[in-house]
Amino acid sequence: MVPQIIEDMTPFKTSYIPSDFVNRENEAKTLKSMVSQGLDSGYPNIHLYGPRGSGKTHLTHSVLKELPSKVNTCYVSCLQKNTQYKALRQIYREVTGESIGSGHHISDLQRKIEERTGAVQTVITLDEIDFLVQNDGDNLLYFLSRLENQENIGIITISSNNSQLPIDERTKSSLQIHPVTFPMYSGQQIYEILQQRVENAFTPQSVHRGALTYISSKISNTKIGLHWLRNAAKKAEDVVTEATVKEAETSAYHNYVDEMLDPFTKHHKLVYQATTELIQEAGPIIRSGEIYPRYVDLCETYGEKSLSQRRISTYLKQLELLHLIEADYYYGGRKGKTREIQLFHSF
DNA sequence: CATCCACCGGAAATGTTGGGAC
DNA sequence: GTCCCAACATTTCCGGTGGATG
Repeated sequence: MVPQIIEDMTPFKTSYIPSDFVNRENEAKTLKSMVSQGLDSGYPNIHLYGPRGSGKTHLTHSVLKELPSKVNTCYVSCLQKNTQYKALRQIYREVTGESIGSGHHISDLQRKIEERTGAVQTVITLDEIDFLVQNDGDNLLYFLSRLENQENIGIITISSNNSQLPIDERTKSSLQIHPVTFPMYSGQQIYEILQQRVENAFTPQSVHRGALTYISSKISNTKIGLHWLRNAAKKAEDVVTEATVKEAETSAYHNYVDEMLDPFTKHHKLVYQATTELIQEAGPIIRSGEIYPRYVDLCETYGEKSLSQRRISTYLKQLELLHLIEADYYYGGRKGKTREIQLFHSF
Protein backbone atom coordinates (compact mmCIF):
# COMPACT_ATOMS: atom_id res chain seq x y z
CA MET A 1 0.00 0.00 0.00
CA VAL A 2 1.27 3.46 -0.85
CA PRO A 3 1.52 5.75 2.18
CA GLN A 4 -0.72 8.84 2.17
CA ILE A 5 2.06 11.36 1.97
CA ILE A 6 3.56 9.80 -1.10
CA GLU A 7 1.92 11.14 -4.22
CA ASP A 8 3.96 9.20 -6.67
CA MET A 9 5.78 6.02 -5.72
CA THR A 10 7.77 5.83 -8.96
CA PRO A 11 10.87 7.71 -7.77
CA PHE A 12 11.23 5.17 -4.98
CA LYS A 13 11.18 2.05 -7.06
CA THR A 14 14.54 0.36 -7.57
CA SER A 15 13.97 0.44 -11.31
CA TYR A 16 13.48 4.20 -11.37
CA ILE A 17 16.11 6.06 -13.36
CA PRO A 18 16.10 9.79 -12.65
CA SER A 19 16.34 11.92 -15.76
CA ASP A 20 19.05 14.13 -14.35
CA PHE A 21 21.71 12.91 -11.99
CA VAL A 22 22.28 15.26 -9.10
CA ASN A 23 25.97 15.35 -8.19
CA ARG A 24 27.02 12.97 -10.93
CA GLU A 25 27.26 15.52 -13.71
CA ASN A 26 30.94 14.93 -14.43
CA GLU A 27 30.71 11.16 -14.51
CA ALA A 28 27.61 11.40 -16.70
CA LYS A 29 29.42 13.64 -19.14
CA THR A 30 32.48 11.39 -19.27
CA LEU A 31 30.47 8.25 -19.78
CA LYS A 32 28.22 9.82 -22.42
CA SER A 33 31.11 11.11 -24.47
CA MET A 34 32.98 7.82 -24.25
CA VAL A 35 29.99 5.81 -25.38
CA SER A 36 28.89 8.16 -28.13
CA GLN A 37 32.43 8.20 -29.46
CA GLY A 38 31.85 4.52 -30.15
CA LEU A 39 29.13 5.27 -32.66
CA ASP A 40 31.61 6.32 -35.30
CA SER A 41 35.14 5.67 -34.15
CA GLY A 42 35.06 2.45 -32.13
CA TYR A 43 33.80 1.70 -28.66
CA PRO A 44 36.18 1.99 -25.76
CA ASN A 45 35.96 -0.53 -22.94
CA ILE A 46 35.13 1.06 -19.62
CA HIS A 47 35.49 0.01 -16.02
CA LEU A 48 33.28 1.82 -13.51
CA TYR A 49 34.37 1.69 -9.92
CA GLY A 50 32.87 3.25 -6.82
CA PRO A 51 31.09 2.49 -3.57
CA ARG A 52 27.68 0.84 -3.45
CA GLY A 53 24.82 3.22 -4.00
CA SER A 54 26.96 5.78 -5.80
CA GLY A 55 25.02 5.70 -9.06
CA LYS A 56 27.15 3.44 -11.28
CA THR A 57 24.39 1.13 -12.48
CA HIS A 58 21.73 3.80 -12.81
CA LEU A 59 23.97 6.14 -14.73
CA THR A 60 24.97 3.34 -17.10
CA HIS A 61 21.34 2.49 -17.79
CA SER A 62 20.47 6.08 -18.52
CA VAL A 63 23.40 6.55 -20.89
CA LEU A 64 22.65 3.33 -22.77
CA LYS A 65 19.00 4.24 -23.09
CA GLU A 66 19.92 7.27 -25.16
CA LEU A 67 21.84 5.30 -27.77
CA PRO A 68 20.19 4.97 -31.17
CA SER A 69 18.20 1.78 -31.56
CA LYS A 70 20.57 0.33 -34.14
CA VAL A 71 23.00 -0.26 -31.28
CA ASN A 72 22.47 -3.47 -29.38
CA THR A 73 22.75 -3.15 -25.63
CA CYS A 74 22.96 -5.98 -23.11
CA TYR A 75 22.88 -5.67 -19.38
CA VAL A 76 24.15 -8.62 -17.33
CA SER A 77 24.13 -8.70 -13.55
CA CYS A 78 26.88 -11.12 -12.60
CA LEU A 79 25.32 -11.73 -9.19
CA GLN A 80 23.29 -14.50 -10.78
CA LYS A 81 25.10 -14.83 -14.11
CA ASN A 82 28.36 -15.83 -12.47
CA THR A 83 29.76 -18.13 -15.14
CA GLN A 84 30.80 -17.50 -18.69
CA TYR A 85 28.01 -19.72 -19.99
CA LYS A 86 25.24 -18.04 -18.03
CA ALA A 87 26.43 -14.58 -19.02
CA LEU A 88 26.69 -15.55 -22.68
CA ARG A 89 23.20 -16.98 -22.55
CA GLN A 90 21.88 -13.67 -21.29
CA ILE A 91 23.83 -11.73 -23.92
CA TYR A 92 22.49 -14.01 -26.65
CA ARG A 93 18.94 -13.55 -25.44
CA GLU A 94 19.22 -9.78 -25.43
CA VAL A 95 20.92 -9.57 -28.79
CA THR A 96 18.63 -11.95 -30.66
CA GLY A 97 15.44 -12.04 -28.63
CA GLU A 98 15.60 -15.84 -28.60
CA SER A 99 16.43 -17.78 -25.50
CA ILE A 100 18.70 -20.75 -25.48
CA GLY A 101 18.68 -23.81 -23.23
CA SER A 102 21.27 -24.86 -20.74
CA GLY A 103 22.64 -28.00 -22.30
CA HIS A 104 24.87 -26.55 -25.01
CA HIS A 105 28.59 -26.24 -25.22
CA ILE A 106 30.21 -22.92 -24.45
CA SER A 107 31.90 -22.92 -27.84
CA ASP A 108 28.53 -23.23 -29.63
CA LEU A 109 27.25 -20.22 -27.75
CA GLN A 110 30.44 -18.32 -28.43
CA ARG A 111 30.15 -19.01 -32.14
CA LYS A 112 26.52 -17.89 -32.28
CA ILE A 113 27.36 -14.67 -30.49
CA GLU A 114 30.34 -14.04 -32.70
CA GLU A 115 28.08 -14.34 -35.76
CA ARG A 116 25.54 -11.91 -34.36
CA THR A 117 27.89 -9.24 -33.07
CA GLY A 118 30.23 -9.01 -36.01
CA ALA A 119 28.16 -6.57 -38.02
CA VAL A 120 26.09 -4.86 -35.34
CA GLN A 121 27.32 -2.34 -32.82
CA THR A 122 26.92 -3.85 -29.39
CA VAL A 123 27.49 -2.52 -25.90
CA ILE A 124 27.69 -5.15 -23.17
CA THR A 125 27.43 -4.17 -19.52
CA LEU A 126 28.74 -6.60 -16.93
CA ASP A 127 27.56 -5.35 -13.57
CA GLU A 128 28.99 -6.77 -10.32
CA ILE A 129 31.81 -8.25 -12.39
CA ASP A 130 33.69 -9.41 -9.27
CA PHE A 131 31.19 -12.19 -8.72
CA LEU A 132 31.80 -13.64 -12.15
CA VAL A 133 35.57 -13.30 -11.97
CA GLN A 134 35.69 -14.84 -8.50
CA ASN A 135 33.62 -17.81 -9.60
CA ASP A 136 34.79 -18.38 -13.15
CA GLY A 137 38.01 -16.46 -13.75
CA ASP A 138 38.49 -14.31 -16.84
CA ASN A 139 37.26 -16.76 -19.49
CA LEU A 140 34.37 -14.54 -20.51
CA LEU A 141 36.43 -11.37 -20.66
CA TYR A 142 39.08 -13.18 -22.63
CA PHE A 143 36.51 -14.33 -25.16
CA LEU A 144 35.00 -10.85 -25.44
CA SER A 145 38.41 -9.30 -25.92
CA ARG A 146 39.04 -11.65 -28.82
CA LEU A 147 35.81 -11.03 -30.72
CA GLU A 148 36.06 -9.93 -34.32
CA ASN A 149 35.27 -6.29 -35.08
CA GLN A 150 36.39 -5.00 -31.69
CA GLU A 151 35.54 -1.44 -32.72
CA ASN A 152 31.87 -2.46 -32.91
CA ILE A 153 31.85 -3.82 -29.39
CA GLY A 154 31.95 -1.91 -26.16
CA ILE A 155 32.31 -3.59 -22.80
CA ILE A 156 31.35 -1.81 -19.61
CA THR A 157 32.32 -3.53 -16.39
CA ILE A 158 31.07 -2.31 -13.02
CA SER A 159 32.58 -3.07 -9.62
CA SER A 160 32.21 -1.84 -6.06
CA ASN A 161 35.26 -3.76 -4.96
CA ASN A 162 38.09 -3.31 -7.40
CA SER A 163 39.31 -0.14 -9.08
CA GLN A 164 40.98 -2.39 -11.64
CA LEU A 165 39.52 -5.51 -13.18
CA PRO A 166 40.99 -8.36 -11.11
CA ILE A 167 42.10 -10.42 -14.10
CA ASP A 168 45.14 -11.65 -15.96
CA GLU A 169 47.44 -8.95 -17.37
CA ARG A 170 47.24 -10.42 -20.85
CA THR A 171 43.48 -10.20 -21.05
CA LYS A 172 43.48 -6.82 -19.39
CA SER A 173 45.92 -5.26 -21.80
CA SER A 174 44.11 -6.59 -24.85
CA LEU A 175 40.90 -5.05 -23.51
CA GLN A 176 42.37 -1.54 -23.14
CA ILE A 177 40.14 -0.48 -20.30
CA HIS A 178 39.33 3.13 -19.46
CA PRO A 179 38.65 3.52 -15.75
CA VAL A 180 35.96 5.86 -14.43
CA THR A 181 35.85 6.31 -10.67
CA PHE A 182 32.75 7.35 -8.78
CA PRO A 183 33.67 9.08 -5.52
CA MET A 184 31.63 8.44 -2.42
CA TYR A 185 28.80 10.92 -1.92
CA SER A 186 29.28 13.48 0.82
CA GLY A 187 26.51 14.12 3.35
CA GLN A 188 25.56 17.27 1.50
CA GLN A 189 25.33 15.42 -1.80
CA ILE A 190 23.17 12.65 -0.35
CA TYR A 191 20.93 15.32 1.06
CA GLU A 192 20.46 16.88 -2.35
CA ILE A 193 19.82 13.55 -4.04
CA LEU A 194 17.21 12.51 -1.52
CA GLN A 195 15.63 15.93 -1.63
CA GLN A 196 15.16 15.65 -5.36
CA ARG A 197 13.36 12.33 -4.96
CA VAL A 198 11.25 13.76 -2.18
CA GLU A 199 10.17 16.67 -4.36
CA ASN A 200 9.07 14.28 -7.07
CA ALA A 201 7.35 11.79 -4.82
CA PHE A 202 5.99 13.30 -1.63
CA THR A 203 3.24 15.82 -1.06
CA PRO A 204 4.71 19.28 -0.41
CA GLN A 205 6.04 20.02 3.07
CA SER A 206 5.61 16.43 4.18
CA VAL A 207 9.28 15.79 4.88
CA HIS A 208 11.09 17.86 7.49
CA ARG A 209 14.51 19.19 6.75
CA GLY A 210 15.82 17.55 9.91
CA ALA A 211 14.72 14.15 8.63
CA LEU A 212 16.86 14.44 5.54
CA THR A 213 19.75 15.93 7.48
CA TYR A 214 19.73 12.98 9.83
CA ILE A 215 19.76 10.39 7.06
CA SER A 216 22.49 12.24 5.18
CA SER A 217 24.66 12.32 8.26
CA LYS A 218 24.47 8.54 8.60
CA ILE A 219 24.88 7.13 5.12
CA SER A 220 26.33 7.74 1.70
CA ASN A 221 24.64 4.83 -0.06
CA THR A 222 21.60 6.09 -1.96
CA LYS A 223 19.97 2.68 -2.04
CA ILE A 224 19.84 2.58 1.74
CA GLY A 225 18.65 6.19 1.80
CA LEU A 226 15.70 5.40 -0.41
CA HIS A 227 14.70 2.37 1.66
CA TRP A 228 14.98 4.58 4.70
CA LEU A 229 12.73 7.32 3.36
CA ARG A 230 10.18 4.81 2.14
CA ASN A 231 10.05 3.12 5.52
CA ALA A 232 9.77 6.43 7.30
CA ALA A 233 6.91 7.40 5.02
CA LYS A 234 5.08 4.21 5.95
CA LYS A 235 5.37 5.01 9.64
CA ALA A 236 4.53 8.69 9.30
CA GLU A 237 1.00 10.04 9.84
CA ASP A 238 1.23 13.17 7.79
CA VAL A 239 4.80 14.34 8.07
CA VAL A 240 8.23 12.71 8.17
CA THR A 241 10.26 14.17 11.03
CA GLU A 242 13.69 13.42 12.39
CA ALA A 243 12.01 11.24 15.01
CA THR A 244 10.13 9.26 12.36
CA VAL A 245 13.35 8.70 10.53
CA LYS A 246 15.19 7.48 13.61
CA GLU A 247 12.38 5.05 14.26
CA ALA A 248 12.70 3.64 10.75
CA GLU A 249 16.47 3.19 10.82
CA THR A 250 16.63 -0.50 11.72
CA SER A 251 13.86 -1.67 9.43
CA ALA A 252 15.31 0.34 6.56
CA TYR A 253 18.62 -1.41 6.92
CA HIS A 254 16.90 -4.79 7.12
CA ASN A 255 15.06 -4.07 3.90
CA TYR A 256 18.31 -3.13 2.27
CA VAL A 257 19.95 -6.39 3.35
CA ASP A 258 16.95 -8.35 2.09
CA GLU A 259 17.25 -6.68 -1.27
CA MET A 260 20.98 -7.37 -1.48
CA LEU A 261 20.54 -11.04 -0.59
CA ASP A 262 17.52 -11.57 -2.78
CA PRO A 263 19.42 -12.97 -5.79
CA PHE A 264 21.30 -15.45 -3.59
CA THR A 265 20.49 -18.81 -2.08
CA LYS A 266 18.79 -19.70 1.17
CA HIS A 267 22.17 -20.76 2.47
CA HIS A 268 23.69 -17.33 1.90
CA LYS A 269 20.88 -15.95 4.02
CA LEU A 270 21.49 -18.53 6.74
CA VAL A 271 25.20 -17.73 6.78
CA TYR A 272 24.38 -14.06 7.13
CA GLN A 273 21.92 -14.82 9.91
CA ALA A 274 24.50 -16.94 11.73
CA THR A 275 26.99 -14.11 11.45
CA THR A 276 24.69 -11.38 12.77
CA GLU A 277 23.49 -13.58 15.62
CA LEU A 278 27.05 -14.31 16.74
CA ILE A 279 28.06 -10.68 16.47
CA GLN A 280 25.12 -9.68 18.61
CA GLU A 281 25.98 -12.27 21.24
CA ALA A 282 29.77 -12.19 21.26
CA GLY A 283 30.90 -8.72 20.40
CA PRO A 284 31.67 -6.93 17.20
CA ILE A 285 34.38 -9.23 15.90
CA ILE A 286 34.08 -12.98 15.35
CA ARG A 287 36.12 -15.70 13.64
CA SER A 288 35.08 -17.56 10.53
CA GLY A 289 35.46 -20.81 12.44
CA GLU A 290 32.65 -19.84 14.79
CA ILE A 291 30.22 -19.14 12.01
CA TYR A 292 30.12 -22.60 10.48
CA PRO A 293 28.78 -24.55 13.49
CA ARG A 294 26.18 -21.84 14.08
CA TYR A 295 25.14 -22.08 10.46
CA VAL A 296 24.81 -25.86 10.79
CA ASP A 297 22.58 -25.32 13.84
CA LEU A 298 20.39 -22.95 11.87
CA CYS A 299 20.08 -25.46 9.05
CA GLU A 300 18.91 -28.02 11.56
CA THR A 301 16.23 -25.76 13.02
CA TYR A 302 14.93 -24.90 9.57
CA GLY A 303 15.16 -28.46 8.29
CA GLU A 304 17.78 -27.68 5.66
CA LYS A 305 20.66 -29.91 4.72
CA SER A 306 23.83 -28.00 5.58
CA LEU A 307 26.58 -27.41 3.04
CA SER A 308 30.26 -28.14 3.62
CA GLN A 309 32.59 -25.75 5.40
CA ARG A 310 34.54 -25.22 2.19
CA ARG A 311 31.39 -24.08 0.43
CA ILE A 312 30.38 -21.73 3.24
CA SER A 313 33.84 -20.21 3.05
CA THR A 314 33.12 -18.99 -0.48
CA TYR A 315 29.65 -17.82 0.52
CA LEU A 316 31.24 -15.70 3.24
CA LYS A 317 33.53 -14.22 0.63
CA GLN A 318 30.45 -13.28 -1.39
CA LEU A 319 28.84 -11.56 1.59
CA GLU A 320 32.04 -9.59 1.81
CA LEU A 321 31.85 -8.60 -1.86
CA LEU A 322 28.29 -7.44 -1.19
CA HIS A 323 29.63 -5.23 1.58
CA LEU A 324 27.38 -6.79 4.15
CA ILE A 325 30.38 -7.88 6.21
CA GLU A 326 34.04 -6.89 6.48
CA ALA A 327 36.80 -9.44 6.91
CA ASP A 328 40.43 -9.27 7.98
CA TYR A 329 42.42 -12.21 6.69
CA TYR A 330 45.18 -13.94 8.63
CA TYR A 331 47.36 -16.33 6.70
CA GLY A 332 49.15 -17.83 9.66
CA GLY A 333 50.42 -16.25 12.84
CA ARG A 334 49.27 -17.14 16.33
CA LYS A 335 45.64 -16.96 15.21
CA GLY A 336 46.27 -19.56 12.55
CA LYS A 337 44.82 -19.16 9.10
CA THR A 338 41.46 -17.51 9.57
CA ARG A 339 39.25 -14.48 9.01
CA GLU A 340 38.07 -11.97 11.57
CA ILE A 341 34.63 -10.83 10.58
CA GLN A 342 32.50 -7.88 11.53
CA LEU A 343 29.51 -6.11 10.05
CA PHE A 344 30.18 -3.58 7.33
CA HIS A 345 30.68 -0.05 8.58
CA SER A 346 30.66 3.27 6.76
CA PHE A 347 27.44 3.17 4.77
C1' DC B 1 64.48 -22.70 16.28
C1' DA B 2 60.85 -26.17 16.11
C1' DT B 3 56.24 -26.40 16.77
C1' DC B 4 51.53 -25.01 16.73
C1' DC B 5 47.40 -22.65 15.57
C1' DA B 6 42.97 -23.17 12.51
C1' DC B 7 41.10 -22.66 8.47
C1' DC B 8 42.22 -20.68 3.70
C1' DG B 9 41.71 -21.82 -0.89
C1' DG B 10 43.36 -24.48 -5.09
C1' DA B 11 42.46 -28.71 -7.49
C1' DA B 12 40.35 -32.84 -8.44
C1' DA B 13 36.37 -35.82 -7.75
C1' DT B 14 31.42 -36.59 -7.57
C1' DG B 15 26.67 -36.35 -8.82
C1' DT B 16 23.05 -34.26 -11.41
C1' DT B 17 21.04 -32.23 -15.49
C1' DG B 18 19.86 -30.95 -20.25
C1' DG B 19 20.99 -31.41 -25.20
C1' DG B 20 22.30 -33.41 -29.61
C1' DA B 21 23.29 -37.40 -32.49
C1' DC B 22 22.10 -41.79 -33.63
C1' DG C 1 15.20 -44.44 -25.97
C1' DT C 2 20.28 -44.70 -25.47
C1' DC C 3 24.75 -42.84 -25.22
C1' DC C 4 28.02 -39.46 -24.61
C1' DC C 5 29.29 -34.70 -23.47
C1' DA C 6 29.76 -30.45 -21.03
C1' DA C 7 28.13 -27.27 -17.38
C1' DC C 8 27.57 -26.69 -12.70
C1' DA C 9 26.96 -27.01 -7.64
C1' DT C 10 29.00 -29.19 -4.22
C1' DT C 11 32.24 -32.32 -1.69
C1' DT C 12 36.65 -34.20 -0.73
C1' DC C 13 41.36 -33.75 -0.07
C1' DC C 14 45.22 -31.47 1.65
C1' DG C 15 49.34 -28.39 1.28
C1' DG C 16 50.30 -24.04 3.09
C1' DT C 17 50.76 -19.96 6.13
C1' DG C 18 53.93 -16.88 9.76
C1' DG C 19 53.86 -14.86 14.47
C1' DA C 20 53.83 -16.45 19.11
C1' DT C 21 55.29 -19.75 22.32
C1' DG C 22 58.29 -22.62 24.83
